Amino acid sequence: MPDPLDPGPPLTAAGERLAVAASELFYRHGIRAVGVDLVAEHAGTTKKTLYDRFGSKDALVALYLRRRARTWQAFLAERTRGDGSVLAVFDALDAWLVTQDRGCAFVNAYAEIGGTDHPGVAVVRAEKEWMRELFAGLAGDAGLGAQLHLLFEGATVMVTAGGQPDAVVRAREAARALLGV
Amino acid sequence: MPDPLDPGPPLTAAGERLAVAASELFYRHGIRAVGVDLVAEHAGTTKKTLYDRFGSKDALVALYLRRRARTWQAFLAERTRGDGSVLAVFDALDAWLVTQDRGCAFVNAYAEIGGTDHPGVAVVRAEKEWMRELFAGLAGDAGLGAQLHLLFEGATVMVTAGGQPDAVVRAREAARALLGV
DNA sequence: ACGTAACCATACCGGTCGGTATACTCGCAG
DNA sequence: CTGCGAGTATACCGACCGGTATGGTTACGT
Repeated sequence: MPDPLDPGPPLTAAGERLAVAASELFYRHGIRAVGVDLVAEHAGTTKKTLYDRFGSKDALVALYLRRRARTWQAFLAERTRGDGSVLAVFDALDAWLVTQDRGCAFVNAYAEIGGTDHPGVAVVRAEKEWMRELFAGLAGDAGLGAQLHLLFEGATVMVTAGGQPDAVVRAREAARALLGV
Repeated sequence: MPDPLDPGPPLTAAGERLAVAASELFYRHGIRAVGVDLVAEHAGTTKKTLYDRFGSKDALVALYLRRRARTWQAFLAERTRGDGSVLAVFDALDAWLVTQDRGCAFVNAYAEIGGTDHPGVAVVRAEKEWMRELFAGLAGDAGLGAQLHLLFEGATVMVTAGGQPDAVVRAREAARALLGV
């Protein structure tokens, strides 16, 4: 089966502008709150081009999530370069959330499309699976990795929905305790 | 200031039916996905009555969240009666999520209304604050309580958006480790 | 008997939704 | 020269959005 996180081949010029506009708008305001007209307008193009390139709003939403996953993974790789430790992942999250004030795009998207057959659901699942396996690999233990991942997800939620900026620091402390270091 | 989680005085008969219908529909399908016409229809009443009772959709959404908080707190109190331990809270969450397959209503709502001046935002914040203080009280330590709360929130996310039913069990294991029991 | 709160029924408002249709221009490869 | 993919521009579709207006029917307390 194909990788649900693969962002696919390069886009045309207007297609790329549409994807960028969709990412910004969907993340900031939510999926249902943003209409295709608004996306096309922000991209400086038309609804016709949007449907020529992507076929449907659902497909554009799925692409938004795939590109979002790639962006986060690239940020994480750069921030943890030369420091493949669990704690470095929490430091990366702290830095990430400074500029991403609407929290986890995948959790937010799932709040709107969960329980449906929307093509974005598989992307959300795949991204969470990817993170859990990342922690399992770093911890060298699947069970411990899953526990560390829960701290990671909980911290993301509490920084945004909970309005508690120190949640990542608390998560890092708990991770240290679980790791016994 | 008034308690953001106070569900207010009892409602009239049709008002109560509207609140019940709103809870079910908003939780299952999301806030923007459900129109006021649909809520009124499910309640067996009319849009006119909805606006006579609540004044706006936003106010109805805020009430939905306040009632949801009360329902969860009542469930938790009943499940942990006679066992005021941290681990009992995780057991209660496990039982709760069996019937609540769309995850945390407050996280989901924040995904749609976060970053706005929607009256529901304060309710979301208050509910998360309430849970964090519950854990702080049970653990007898604010810092440790915050850490346990992160496991709680992370588990809720991973059971639903992550599709991992054993996340609560993992969270409970991690909580035991953090508590040193 | 009277006022009033609650409720039902229906119609309407301007605006936006996702999606389609028509018609055109441009650059490029065969 | 021709065909085609890409893009622009505009108009349109039925459906639905949150919210308002009008009018009438119960039931109850004073």
